[in-house]
Amino acid sequence: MAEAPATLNPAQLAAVHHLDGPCLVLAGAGSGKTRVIVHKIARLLQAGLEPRQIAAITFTNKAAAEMRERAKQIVGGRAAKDLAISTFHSLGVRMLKTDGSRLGLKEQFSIFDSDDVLGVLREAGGCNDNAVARSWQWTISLWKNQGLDAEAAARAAADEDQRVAAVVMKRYEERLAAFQAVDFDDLISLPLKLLARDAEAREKWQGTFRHILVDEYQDTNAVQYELLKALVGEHTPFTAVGDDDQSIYGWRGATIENLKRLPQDFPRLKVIPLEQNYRSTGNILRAANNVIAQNPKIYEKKLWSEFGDGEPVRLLECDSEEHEAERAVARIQALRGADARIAWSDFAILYRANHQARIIEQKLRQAQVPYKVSGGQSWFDRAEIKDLCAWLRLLVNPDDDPAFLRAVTTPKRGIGHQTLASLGEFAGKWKVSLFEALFSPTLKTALKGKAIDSLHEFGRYVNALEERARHTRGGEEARKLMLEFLTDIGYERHLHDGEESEKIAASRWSNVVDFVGWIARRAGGDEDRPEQTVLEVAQTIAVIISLAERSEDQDVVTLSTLHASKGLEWPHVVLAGVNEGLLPFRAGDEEMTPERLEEERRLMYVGITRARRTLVVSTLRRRKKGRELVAAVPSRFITEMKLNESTGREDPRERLAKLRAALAAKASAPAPSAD
DNA sequence: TTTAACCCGATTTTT
DNA sequence: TCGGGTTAAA
Repeated sequence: MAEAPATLNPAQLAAVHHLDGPCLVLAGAGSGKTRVIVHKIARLLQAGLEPRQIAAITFTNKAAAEMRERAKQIVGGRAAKDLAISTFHSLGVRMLKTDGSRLGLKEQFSIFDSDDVLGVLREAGGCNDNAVARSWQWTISLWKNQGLDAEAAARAAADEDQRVAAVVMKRYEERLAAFQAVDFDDLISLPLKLLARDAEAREKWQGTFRHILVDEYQDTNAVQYELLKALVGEHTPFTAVGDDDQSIYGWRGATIENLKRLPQDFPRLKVIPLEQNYRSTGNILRAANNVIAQNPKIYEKKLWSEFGDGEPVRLLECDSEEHEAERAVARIQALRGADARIAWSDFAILYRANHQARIIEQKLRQAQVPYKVSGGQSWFDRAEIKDLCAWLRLLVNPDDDPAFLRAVTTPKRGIGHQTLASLGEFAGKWKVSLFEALFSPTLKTALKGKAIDSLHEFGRYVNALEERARHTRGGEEARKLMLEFLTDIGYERHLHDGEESEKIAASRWSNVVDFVGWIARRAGGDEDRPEQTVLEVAQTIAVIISLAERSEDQDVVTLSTLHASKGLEWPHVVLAGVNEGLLPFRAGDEEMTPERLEEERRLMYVGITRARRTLVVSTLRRRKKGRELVAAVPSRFITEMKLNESTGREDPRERLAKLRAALAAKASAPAPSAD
């Protein structure tokens, strides 16, 4: 975190003290917005609000956890614990848990992750091609983010592909309802539906919060904005904190329309720009401002800082991706070699697309530089963890068919896909879940006795386990139950049977053990959370899944996409592959709309403003195409930074050429050195 | 006809 | 790295 001054600056103070009406804080990069949010929470408590009456909404679990941590430092643990700090999605879960029944959702519903959704879509659309199913998933999600249901989508469908997607969407929605399941988009749209339709619920929820703060407001989509409006109603004051210049998620439904509409929807809106930056040097901010000045503005805003100019922003022109990676690594080593106080973790290399990381990783490994790639595969995506999650989900909601299918076949227990297909057919005919079908007395019309016996045994075991999970509370108890369960189903043996290598099996098992420890810790509670039963932990699993991630405090270089870098900062940053086609990105023959270009420019702006002290912008003169190198065009954003106005561009080759020329000149006749 | 090896190309990501 | 698509061999 940048060195924050002891007091708030005037703009920050204004934002903190505007308590009574709607407020939009335009928080430029590095302008201390989290501080503002946290201080405002403290101010609201001081004004007499209860912690539970203050909601702070973020986009990621990580941001929510950080905010709670920061709040704790200022308002103390007791108050911080009761604050309603959560993501949009977990707030949605909370609303659906308490009032979902008013929409016909039973209390123990399942939340489908994107793999589950993909599976349902393949089935609903009768298509085994993952690419097709994924494009449906994508289209449907965007529709849902715009607040369209299947019928509205059918009307909005613009081409044949979209018409098909709309048909699939209808079938998909039917299946979700049958499974008593919701997807991530539903976690926003269903609570909105609840508030829109049900006056009693609306009144209750509008009375729940007396101030709502929304972080990263520029990332909200249409439905999230509607939910916010429904929650604040006519009277609840709120604070939206965001930066139109850092809106980089338009492609997944975020819309800066929400920023434009805010003053219209709330005429009393107080707009407060935070322009003082506490992160970067003057040279870095100047480059950032120059780039973003090319975009049309909704609100005027220009960052400045009290730090000096600092090092000039450097431009590196490289001969190939390989060369670029080598030079980035060399720069890191050189800086670190020159100053022992500089840590590996002071560096980040940022790029547009994940695959760019590959070659950089290779060079870092060669140079023995420790690194981490942000946004790598999550621990929770591993097959063994998903297996166990499927079991837990099944305990929470036996009607969760995807979870049922995974659990019933993991480990293998003599129930093959013949049996499951017949069971599925039977369940479909009677419109019940697989689990329900399994206990039906008429099942014997569809299946052989032996298969039924196996199914019954499985079903009874699940029921017994559910009973125990419901009553097992606390860390140690939870651990015991989980390990016993794993022995019961023979999971460790299953891992060893399935793997070709003992080593892999052992590492999978150790993941499983970690997972059990993780469950136990959550069941055990701590000063922030009460003890929970295993079943309660299980229900929240889909939502909290990204919390347990990496330990932050390793001394390693960070590799990250520009998107994943938003909100983070490093003393020394390298932007790699700043070329036309990549940044701004252009896919083949698609034309670049002004809106697209503007979002790419904001991405560049985000990249530049991650740097505190030094920034290197690296571009390729050639890049690999097939077997040969073809010419590459440096990004237009490089020109837009206007580096040469205040600083010289720095190309070692050119410098070398100049040096040679100077030496040659010196040798013949003494000349004034041009440095 | 089926399978395995290999090569190529790649938006961006959270819940 | 990862997955899809192509090609070569059985």
